[in-house]
Amino acid sequence: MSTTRGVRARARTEMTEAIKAEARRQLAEEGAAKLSLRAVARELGVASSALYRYFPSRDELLTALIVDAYNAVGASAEAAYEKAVLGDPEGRCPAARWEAVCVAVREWALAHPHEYALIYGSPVPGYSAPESTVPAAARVAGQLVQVARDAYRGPGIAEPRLGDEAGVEARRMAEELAPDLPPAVVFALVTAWAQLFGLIGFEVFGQFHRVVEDRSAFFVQAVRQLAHDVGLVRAKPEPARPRRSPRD
Amino acid sequence: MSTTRGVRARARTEMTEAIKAEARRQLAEEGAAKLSLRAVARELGVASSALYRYFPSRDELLTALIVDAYNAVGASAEAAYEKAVLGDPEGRCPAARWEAVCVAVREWALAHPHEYALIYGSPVPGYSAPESTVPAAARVAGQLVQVARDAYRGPGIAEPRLGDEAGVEARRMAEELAPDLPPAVVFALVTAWAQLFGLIGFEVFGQFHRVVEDRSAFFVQAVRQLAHDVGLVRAKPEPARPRRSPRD
DNA sequence: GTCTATACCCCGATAGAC
DNA sequence: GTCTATCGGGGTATAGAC
Repeated sequence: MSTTRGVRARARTEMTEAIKAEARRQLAEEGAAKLSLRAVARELGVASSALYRYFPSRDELLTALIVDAYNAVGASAEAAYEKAVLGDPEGRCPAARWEAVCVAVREWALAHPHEYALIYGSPVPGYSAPESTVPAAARVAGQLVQVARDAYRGPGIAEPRLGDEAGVEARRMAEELAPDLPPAVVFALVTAWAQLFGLIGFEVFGQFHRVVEDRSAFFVQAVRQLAHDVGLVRAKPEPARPRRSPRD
Repeated sequence: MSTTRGVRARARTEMTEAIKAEARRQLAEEGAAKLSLRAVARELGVASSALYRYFPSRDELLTALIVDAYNAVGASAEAAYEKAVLGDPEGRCPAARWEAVCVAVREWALAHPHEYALIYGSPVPGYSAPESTVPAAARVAGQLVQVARDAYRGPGIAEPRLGDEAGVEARRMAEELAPDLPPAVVFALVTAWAQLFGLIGFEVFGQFHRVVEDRSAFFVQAVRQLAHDVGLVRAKPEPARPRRSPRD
């Protein structure tokens, strides 16, 4: 009897996964706005009405795809972090962990552009993501916070400076998001988080066409600057900033 | 006779504008992927086949909307720049111009979220923007370059530092985009450009929901940091960066 | 330049048989 | 759990009359 239930449960899981896999395939061709249960059913060789046993509506299928995508990119970020933590000694500094997480997110996005568009692109008109997507959506940001937390617990972190109005918002954010970090760091983390997805989004969505050629080098340099802005890079002995003036 | 032609031309322009206006309205409700000539015709009270006298296909209408949107946000950026240049003496420094342009882009985006999604969000599946959209698309970036150019011609600009691999790409970019600026500045401008739209996109697309509350203060602080990264902010006499360590 | 009519497609969702 | 059939919509694009 438990065997029978197990078999049925497995069949149900397999069908559910097959539906999602075909839907993901169609995301690439038609986009989320046109995701269609009928088209999925046609490709799977079943009646469209059969799919309603697995997903009560088109929007529920969309929600499942969104949660899966957030979890996939979040898992990439977490795996990259773990690998960096366990890696060579020189790879363990906060900046190296930061870079590893950012690169993992970018690589996931480039490998899954349509799922990236689903979660970080334009909202799907007429669809509103339920609150149940929030935990999955928070995983990447959580990993960025973790890197900053490591650094703050380590030998020292350079706190970014803030204007006065921003300071109020920074304290509010810190209280809600990471009370164990200085408000200025939390604030800088949130800006860096948004900016990271600006870099990735422009690449995935084609805005760098004929602008940026060596996109990997570009990205790595940019996220190093972000790490610096967050305060993860300790000042090294370095030459003074060069200054240019037309009156040299 | 020229009067007759003028009247006809005006009628044609008015109908073209009416079609685009209704299409923009529908962009908000259904999104670009579902933009439909029939629905536009229905709302305008004409036969759908009549619209083919104005736009040979749905994609041509989409292209017109995209060009209009790029021009609108570009014009906002340019107007904000001009106003900053003509403004109070303290508003004329490079950082103030930079902030003015960024704020104008953000305000346009918040006022026109669906047109923003059309040009900076997920690509429309099955649609490929023709090269004719490029000049309009370049206007915002061009205005950011202009701010940097002003600064470079002025009393001095702090050149960002670059890694070696990034240096090669920076020189290539500078040659193509702004040969009159130092490669490191051009490189930083491109990263700041992408990051600016990361900040705006996250706000417009709802990623800041329950994360950022005072979004204006957040944005202004973030774009000031971007101005600094580009080298537009000259170092002022300021206290050394505070350092934190748990072993204080 | 606008119309009607048409060819040929698409969709979400449900009812009820098996 | 899957099917057929159905309701009630939706779409692009063209032909040919006026």
